[in-house]
Amino acid sequence: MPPKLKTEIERQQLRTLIIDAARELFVAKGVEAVTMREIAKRIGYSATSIYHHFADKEAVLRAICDTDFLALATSLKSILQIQNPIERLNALGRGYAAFALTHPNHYRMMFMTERTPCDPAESSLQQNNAEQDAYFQLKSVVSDVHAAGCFRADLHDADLIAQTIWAGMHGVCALQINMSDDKWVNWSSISDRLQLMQEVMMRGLLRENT
Amino acid sequence: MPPKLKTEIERQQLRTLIIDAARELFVAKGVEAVTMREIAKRIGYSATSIYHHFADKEAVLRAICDTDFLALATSLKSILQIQNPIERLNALGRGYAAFALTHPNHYRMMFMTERTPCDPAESSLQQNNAEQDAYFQLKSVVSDVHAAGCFRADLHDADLIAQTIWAGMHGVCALQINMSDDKWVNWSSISDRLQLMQEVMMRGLLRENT
DNA sequence: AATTTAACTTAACATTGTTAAATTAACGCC
DNA sequence: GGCGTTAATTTAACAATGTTAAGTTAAATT
Repeated sequence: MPPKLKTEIERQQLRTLIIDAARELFVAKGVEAVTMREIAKRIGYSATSIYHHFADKEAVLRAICDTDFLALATSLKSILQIQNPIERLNALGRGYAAFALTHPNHYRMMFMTERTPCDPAESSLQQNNAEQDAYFQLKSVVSDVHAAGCFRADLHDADLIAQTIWAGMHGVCALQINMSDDKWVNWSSISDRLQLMQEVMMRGLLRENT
Repeated sequence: MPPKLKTEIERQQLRTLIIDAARELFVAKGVEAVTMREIAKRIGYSATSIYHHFADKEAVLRAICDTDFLALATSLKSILQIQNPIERLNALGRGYAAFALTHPNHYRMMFMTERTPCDPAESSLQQNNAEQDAYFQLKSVVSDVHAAGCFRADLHDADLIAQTIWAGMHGVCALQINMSDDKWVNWSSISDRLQLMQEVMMRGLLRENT
């Protein structure tokens, strides 16, 4: 029996220990391999002890998602340095797709799997923090492009624009992750599909002369 | 014990009986409710008997997908009557989204869930049949628009164009189905998002003066 | 030192997909 | 019509899994 942890700090350390173990399992062998018993084995506790730190398995998976959301925002952070807002927007799209396609399992868990919705109040991440909130990163760049007067005249809602761009990139990535093995469709190369989606988005959203 | 079925016709009937029972369960209570035992109970057989007609549970789910793919194509069939190719393309997009959002569980299973890819050779559906193959429906309309000379000059690959349009609509629908409960994002209305995606797509793909 | 509190474990339950062995019905053959 | 073969079906069981209940043990408090 491992020593009992009482202070809040120690409890928090055990929480992250559990998350890390679960995440390792997930990265190595996929979601179906992350079982309560296997997590417990890795940290040297019994399976039921996890229930003292997380409500259920779903809560553990949600915690993994949180760290992945942070990883996504972190991977995009440097792009925000780009000066030209339109270039910045394009680079953000490419960076997003790169994350999705290099971590397909994570992306699937984050955006393609039924999951109890993450309430900002309970998340470990700070909403509207440019270092942690990838949606805020996108919306900021969209706002900058809007402020530079580059969007079509009838487009004003930054959320709507951001969500449409997100949907476009998500659509390409999600079909790639879930359907690219499907022989029914004669798939074009993923790079062509990403490229065309970005062109179409920009051409569809920006004014004529930009 | 039910009577034993020997002829090929009877075996096929039992197959569809199993699929129908599984589908009913799925429609009524979601995927997690469709268990081998529950399916069997509904058709009055034992659970293990299903394994004589399907390799495993995954095969049953794939069969449900097949009937759903057919349902999708059938629901879009009448749209193909529209004369103007661009109108036809837009209507197809709206029809696709309507299917996705009125049958979110089905859509999730068809396009958002890890599933052994459906091989055209083993499917009950006919590929390139305008009554059964929704991707062919889309690609046909795209080809018609191309033949009418409406696309941008540099766009020639009907598969690439079709997959991009699909990805755009899929992105909006998939985020709606999976993420619309998420409080992190200040979601615009789904109708606005669909509308803007279609406008962006058309504006991004079509020549200037169309 | 005694008591309380909570962390942790063991045992067990219920559900599920799946397989092995046993059973039973249908068919062909004499 | 009886009999053996074949295959459809069932019963029994296994193994894995999430989860709960009850018991145990260590730490904190008084």
